[in-house]
Amino acid sequence: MLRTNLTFLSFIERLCETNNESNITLRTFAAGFRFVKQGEKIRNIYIIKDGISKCFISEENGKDFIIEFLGKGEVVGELEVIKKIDCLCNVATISEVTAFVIPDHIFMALTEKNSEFTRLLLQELSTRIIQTSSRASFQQLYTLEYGLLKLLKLQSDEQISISKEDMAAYLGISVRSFNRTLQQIKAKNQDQSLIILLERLG
Amino acid sequence: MLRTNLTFLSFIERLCETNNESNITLRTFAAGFRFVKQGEKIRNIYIIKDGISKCFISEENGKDFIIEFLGKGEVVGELEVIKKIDCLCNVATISEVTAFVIPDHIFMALTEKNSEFTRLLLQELSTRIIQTSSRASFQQLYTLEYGLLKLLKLQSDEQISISKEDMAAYLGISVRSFNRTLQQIKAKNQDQSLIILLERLG
DNA sequence: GTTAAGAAAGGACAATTGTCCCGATTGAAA
DNA sequence: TTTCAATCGGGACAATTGTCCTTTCTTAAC
Repeated sequence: MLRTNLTFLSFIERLCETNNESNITLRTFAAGFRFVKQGEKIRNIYIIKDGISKCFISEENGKDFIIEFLGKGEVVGELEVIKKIDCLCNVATISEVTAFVIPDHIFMALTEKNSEFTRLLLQELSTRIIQTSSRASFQQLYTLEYGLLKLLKLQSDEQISISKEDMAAYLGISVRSFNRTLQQIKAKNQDQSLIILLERLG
Repeated sequence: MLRTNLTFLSFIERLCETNNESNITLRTFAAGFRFVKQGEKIRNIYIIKDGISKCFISEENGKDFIIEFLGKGEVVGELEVIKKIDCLCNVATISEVTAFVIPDHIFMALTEKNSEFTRLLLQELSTRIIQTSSRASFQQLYTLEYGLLKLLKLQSDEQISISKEDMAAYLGISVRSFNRTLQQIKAKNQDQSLIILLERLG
């Protein structure tokens, strides 16, 4: 649920070191800041160095769907640059986030000239397709209770804490359903590792 | 709903012509044949030259989810080769399908040495992420009736006809729900272009 | 034409989920 | 400490969806 790509991150860090006068910069955003806005143009891509963000689509009916939580090494905006389109998603920070900022033309040049970069990018895009497809299938075909249980376990494993609203948006359900299902899980849960997390969620 | 990539197809066709002794071959599969099996190893990638296939995940609870319908120019198996993993999905033909078959090592060599190929592949993978994410969001956040209506319109526009079972699997619902929702749409429909299709579906 | 078997459609009921709203809780200001 | 407002949780009901099973339709054999 929290996607990361440490290989990609260290590649970018090396690139910055060797390439001092490059146009790659670092920026820090406060928690809760929406640094990419759906529907707008984008001129930079971002690679998260630290912190957690959420990438989400706001539908016309007012509901939000969280595509993924993004951690270290995850890229934002590259699809839009590759396809030359406006932003598909919003991206907002959950914690404070520091990110490398790469102008679109530099990014495109990298995809054309740096074969290691391209290789890593193909890996990243492939992983994303795999995860997105698998999740879509899982969320459509299993019960909410099973899906939420899986989500809680992932959170527990990864030692992160996501708000209820965000978990509901990730599962594509209302907060009401989320709370209801949480009670069911609490009533049944035998898993020691989840008790702390369930306690925190009330 | 029927993804195609004519640019990619013509690139491969040109590649075959110029590169006669290459290891790229053509194969034809009868309708209904499952040519990629979830969980198995894969040694070739396929590029559809003609016909329609479906790419679907079979979940452990016995349900299937159709990731996408694949038409001309769509690639199958490249994620598995890039990530060196077993097949995530099944791929089965719906009509008779003719496909280019490219051995994994040839495919990988192309991604490393042919920058035009890599560029097209990045485009293809990006498109897929965009479509998969948008659809996941849409299907989670809108009503079934709205989703099915959209699906029917797409089918009508693209002049293709998909079985009820496949449409239900694409929407991630039971055939019972599909039928029920179809009746609701029929009762309300004002759209001339859908009448023929709705008639065919009974 | 009749019959039987299998497939498809739909009725009935149960389970799930969303919406609306009220009561409880929290936190800040007085 | 009290009070008020804002947020959060959950009850009640409606709508949606799945499961199970019966009915209807199709088709092939006689």
